[in-house]
Amino acid sequence: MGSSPRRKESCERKKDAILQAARTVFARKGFAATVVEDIAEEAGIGKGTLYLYFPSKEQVYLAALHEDAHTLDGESRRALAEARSWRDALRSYVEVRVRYFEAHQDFLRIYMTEFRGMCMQGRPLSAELYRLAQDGEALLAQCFAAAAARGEIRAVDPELAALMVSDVTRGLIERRLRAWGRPLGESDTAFAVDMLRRALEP
Amino acid sequence: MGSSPRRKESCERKKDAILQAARTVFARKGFAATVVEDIAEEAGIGKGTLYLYFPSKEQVYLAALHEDAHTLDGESRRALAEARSWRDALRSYVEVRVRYFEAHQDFLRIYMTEFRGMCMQGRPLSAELYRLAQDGEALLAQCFAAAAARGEIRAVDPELAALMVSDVTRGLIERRLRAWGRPLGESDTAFAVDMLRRALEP
DNA sequence: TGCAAAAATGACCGATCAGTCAGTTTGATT
DNA sequence: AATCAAACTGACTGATCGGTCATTTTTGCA
Repeated sequence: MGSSPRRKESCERKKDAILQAARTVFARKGFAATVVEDIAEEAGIGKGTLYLYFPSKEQVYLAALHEDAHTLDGESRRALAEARSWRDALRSYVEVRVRYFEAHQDFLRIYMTEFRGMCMQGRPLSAELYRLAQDGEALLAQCFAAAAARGEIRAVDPELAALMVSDVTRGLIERRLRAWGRPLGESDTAFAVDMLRRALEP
Repeated sequence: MGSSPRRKESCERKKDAILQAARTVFARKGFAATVVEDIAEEAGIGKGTLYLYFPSKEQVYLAALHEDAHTLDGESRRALAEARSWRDALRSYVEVRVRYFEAHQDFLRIYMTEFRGMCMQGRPLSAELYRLAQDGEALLAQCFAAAAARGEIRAVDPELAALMVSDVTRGLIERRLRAWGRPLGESDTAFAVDMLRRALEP
């Protein structure tokens, strides 16, 4: 599709436009209920054109997911690397994720709704996505292990602690997204971080 | 479909058989990928017969979900009512849910995979299911509020605390189901309960 | 046993949709 | 202006599947 460098760039731009449209539509209707023509329309192109840039509906879906997952992973890593203490790390990790998902609700809706569902069905769907998820947790676990070695937190199993942080974070995010129940500002995040800190302190 | 009491009972038995088949198939393939004929075959009947007992694929799905959700709700209530202290309540709540889902993995797969996804899409899907979920959390919140009033736990927002317990429990359940990562026995449940206790203690 | 009503069935219908491809438009080059 | 290839398009196809209904089988009763 693109041979000269000029062509190549315009091709990439179009791919991005398609992905952005896909995020919007998938987020609104879910994978199964989304019709490829809707994505094309949202992107302002014909259905046939979409198939020039992606080989299938599923590949569009995965490409959108991958891009965002990588960005989130990068931001999480940066946050953890900059943290000066385990408390900082914990707070940053939770806040970065909550903020990212707030700013990319489309992605979140897809990620939470379909990706987790597909995992649950046993189908791995994408080894890379799976690895990214694991890596995020492993990073946090390492951080806890180090803090435990320094005696700053109790000698808990760092992996289990990281998983628990993940679970709590996911809850925060999902609740924000649904906007069910009473509206929650920052207070719920602060509460959750505080609870986790207390649970980990010596 | 059933007029005499004799008829009525056989009708209920058949409905149950269909629901059990539906659970198996929905759990294996998800809602969208499940074909009504698969459910009928699993139940050992023809497709037309299924439509004599349920008006649509979606109603079969919801009926299966409702039945299990009610049972789980009942067991949760009983566990909380029997608890003699907030620690007991916390442990029981988590354990009852983990055990129930372990014993009803089919239900769990449906519940976790599709129901949550559908909620996330904004579609309420079933007001009753939604209410049951809320009720479970409210019950736990009440329990925490009482304990806080008695000074047994810190003066936390009981609703937020209950939500956090929910999130952690869900994580335990999902991990058990996926059987990804290292195999976890009872240790993760015990760990989670212990962490939550520490976070709540004065 | 005979018979009518109830229950069960699966071929069939209409709608949907992912993916294709023959034809059209665009724009770069001579 | 003429040419041509790359980009684009949307009508079309084949397959799928939820739900129906004319027909067959079973049941309960006289």
